[in-house]
Amino acid sequence: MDPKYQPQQIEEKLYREWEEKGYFKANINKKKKPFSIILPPPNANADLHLGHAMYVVEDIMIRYHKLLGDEVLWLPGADHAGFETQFVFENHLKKEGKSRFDFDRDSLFKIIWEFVWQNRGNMEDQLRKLGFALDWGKKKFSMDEDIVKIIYQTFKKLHDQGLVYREKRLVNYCTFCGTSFSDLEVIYKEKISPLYYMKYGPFTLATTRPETKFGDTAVVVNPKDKRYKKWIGKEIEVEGLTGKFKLKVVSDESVDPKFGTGVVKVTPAHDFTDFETSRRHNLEMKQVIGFDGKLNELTGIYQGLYVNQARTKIVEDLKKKGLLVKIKEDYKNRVGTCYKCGRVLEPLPKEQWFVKIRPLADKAKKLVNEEKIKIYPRRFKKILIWWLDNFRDWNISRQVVWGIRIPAYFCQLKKQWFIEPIPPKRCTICGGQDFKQDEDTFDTWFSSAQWPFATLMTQNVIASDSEAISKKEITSSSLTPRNDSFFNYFYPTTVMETGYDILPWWVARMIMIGYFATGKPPFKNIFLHGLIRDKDGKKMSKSKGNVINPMDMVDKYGADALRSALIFGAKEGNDLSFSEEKVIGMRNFTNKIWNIGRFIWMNHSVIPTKSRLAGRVEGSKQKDSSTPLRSARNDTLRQLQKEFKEEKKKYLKLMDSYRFSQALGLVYEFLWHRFADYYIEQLKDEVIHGNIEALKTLREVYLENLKMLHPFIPFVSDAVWKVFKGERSSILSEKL
RNA sequence: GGACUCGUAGCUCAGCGGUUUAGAGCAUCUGAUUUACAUUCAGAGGGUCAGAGGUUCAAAUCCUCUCGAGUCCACCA
Repeated sequence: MDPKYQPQQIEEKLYREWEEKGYFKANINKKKKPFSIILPPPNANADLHLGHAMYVVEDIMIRYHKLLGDEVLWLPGADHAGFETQFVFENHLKKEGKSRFDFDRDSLFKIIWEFVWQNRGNMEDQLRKLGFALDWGKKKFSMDEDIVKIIYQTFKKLHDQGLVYREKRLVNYCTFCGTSFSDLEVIYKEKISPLYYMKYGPFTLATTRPETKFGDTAVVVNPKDKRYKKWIGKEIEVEGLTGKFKLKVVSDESVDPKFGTGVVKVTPAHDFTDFETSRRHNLEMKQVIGFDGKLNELTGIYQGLYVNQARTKIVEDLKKKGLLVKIKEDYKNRVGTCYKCGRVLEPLPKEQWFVKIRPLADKAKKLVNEEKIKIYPRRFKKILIWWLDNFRDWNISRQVVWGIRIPAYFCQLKKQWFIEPIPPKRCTICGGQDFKQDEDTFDTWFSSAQWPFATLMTQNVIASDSEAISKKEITSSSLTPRNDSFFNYFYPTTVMETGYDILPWWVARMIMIGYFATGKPPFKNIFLHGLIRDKDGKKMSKSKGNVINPMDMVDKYGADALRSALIFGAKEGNDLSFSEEKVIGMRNFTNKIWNIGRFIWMNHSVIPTKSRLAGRVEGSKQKDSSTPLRSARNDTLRQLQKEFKEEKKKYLKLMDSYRFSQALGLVYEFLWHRFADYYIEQLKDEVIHGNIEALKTLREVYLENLKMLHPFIPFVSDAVWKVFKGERSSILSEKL
C-alpha cells in the first residue's frame, strides 16, 4: 500500500471492474426486494455540472440498498432536451454565420442529431468517473424509437379520453426563438414601463402598451364604479391614430377602480387578462401583432414596425394629436420574458395542443395527500400540493424542429385533426391521402413526464423463472408484443431523487402522467436535494466566474472526495455551499481511511519476529507486556466494540430515514477521531507487539466501517477492501 | 399579496422527536513526530445560538411577535 491514497491510479480501473463483473446489473429476482431509481436524464449534448454530481445522493441509496441485500436498479438515460438543445445549437450555428432559417426542417433535424451524437459520450463517461452504480446496459434516450412509441400512445390515450385538446388561445410566444411556451417557462422580470394616460373617447385610460390599441375590442370598468356606471352597455366612439372607431363598454369585477383611471382597454389577442375578460363577455379577438414580432396590416402606417419601434412612434403621434394626457415614467411592472434568450415574450393567439390538467392534478393530489407518494423533506409536500392546485392547462406544442414530432394529422378534406401513434398510410377520418402532420414537436417535459414508466417498459429483460416467461404480456394497444415482467417488478420505482427547482416542471407532471398511463404512481418516494452555491453562499454562474467543474475536482482529488464534499455537513433539501477547500478536506478524509487500513494491514501481514520486535521496542517504554496493562487493554477492546455497536445502530437509523449527511458525519467522527485518534493510539504498541486479539478487533471494526462508508466513498473503501480480502473480492458482494 | 428557507465561532454550515461545559470543516495561535497518515497528532483562543415575549423543572431546539437575508409563486391594465 502506498503511504498516500492515490485515486488517479485506482478509480478508473476499479469502475471498469465493477461494470465488467456486472455488479450494477439488475435482474428480476422475486426472492429479493426490488429497489429502483430512474436517473434524472441529463441533456444528451451537455457536459455535467455540479448539479448533476448531486446524483451522488442516488448512488448512496443505490449502494446502501445493495448492501442491505435488495435487488437494485439504477437506470441511466439521456434527454434530447428539445428547445434547450436547439437553442445551444443555434448559437453554434451563429458562430459559423448561419441560422436555423438556412435549413429546411429535415436537414436541420439531421444536423442537430449529428451534433447531439457527437457530444453524447462525454456525459456518460463523466457519470462513470463519479462512480455511479448505473446499469448501463439499460440506458435509454428520449428519442429512442420505442420510447417515442410510448409517448405517442400516451398522447393518443389522453386525446381519446378528452384530456388533450387543440384550441386557439393566448400563448407566451418568443418572437426571436420562434416558439411558444408553457406557463412555467416564463420568467417574470420587474421592468420600468412608462404608464401612458391617453384620451379614449369620453374616457382617459392608462396603458403600458399603447401599440396594442389597434387590437382593442372593448373598454371595461368595474360594475361598482359610480363614475362610469352610466356608460356600461353603451357604445363609445374613439378618435384613434388611424381614424375613428366604435367600442362597447362592459363591466367586470377584475377591474380595480383605484388603478389608473379605473378604465381599461380590452385587447383580447395580446393580453392574458383581456383574453379572459373577452371570453366572459363574448368579445371579438383582433390580432395586430404577428409571430414575427411586427405590427400587421391592421395597423395602417405602423405595419412592419417591431413592437418597441411602434410604441415609440405611436406615443409621438399620440402627443401630436393631443391624445396623450400624461406619462408616469417610473412605473414598474412585471413582464414575461423568454427563459433562454431573455427577450420580452409576446402573448399571441395560437392554435396549440393543451393537456387538460384538472382531472390529472386532482388524482395526483390524492396520491400525495394519502401518502401513496411520500416526499422528503416534508415541507415540500405543501409546495407540491400548491402546484397541483394551481396548474393551468398545459401547452405542449412547440414550434421547434428538435423534438418529438406530434403524431397529429390534419385531414384536408374534413378539416379535422386525428391522432395516430404509428404514421398512417391513409387518413383515419376520410380514408384518403390528403392529410398533413402537425409541424410542431412536444414540449420536452411531455416526454420527461413519462420517463419512469417508458424506460422500464422498453427493457428486454426476461424473468429468470419460467412462470414469467410463459406469461408474455401484450400491451393494451397491441402495437408491440412486450414483456412487461421487468416493468412489473420494478414499477412503481422506489425513489425519485432530483433538485427541488424542478418540482413543478418534472416531478408533479410525472405523477400526473405516470398515474394516468399506468394506473400507479411512478414512484413511492420523492427525495429533493438543494442547489449548490459557492463558498459565500452565492449562486454559481458563468458571469460571476465562480463555477466549479466537477471533473476538475475528480481529477485533482478523486471522486470520493468530491462526493463526500457534496454530502458532508449539508442539510437534506437545503442549498449547500461548496468550495474546493471542502473537497480538499474530504480528500484528507479519504486518505485517512486509506491509512487506517494501511496501519492495520502492515501489522496484519507481517508476522512479528524477534528481530522486528526488538527493533520496535528499542527506545520505547518497554512496559507493554506487564499484566495490569493487558487487562486494561482488554477493557479498551470491549469499549471499542460497544462504541462501534452504537455507531452502527445510529448509522442504520440515519440511512433509513434519508439523513445521509448525518450518517456520513457519524462515521467520519467515529473512524477518524475515535477509532484512529483514540483506539489505535491506545492499542498501537500492543498491536505492534503481536497482540492478535487487539488486531482482530481493530480489523473487524474497520472493515465493517468500510462497508458503511462504501455508499459515500465507493472507490477508496473497495480499494482497501481488496487489500484485505483479495483482488477478486468487493464490498459490492457484501452485506451490511 | 401568498408560500417557503435561513439568521449559531473570523468564514461556510451541522445540531432543533428539549436535559450535563453548544459542534464540524476551513482559518488563527502553541506544541509534537527517525511516523499508518504533515493530506498527521495533542492542545488553545473564539459564540449572551438575530431580538423580545411565552410554554417547561429544563429551550439554539416547541409556540407567538419583531427585525434582517434569500428563494419560489401571483392576470398591477
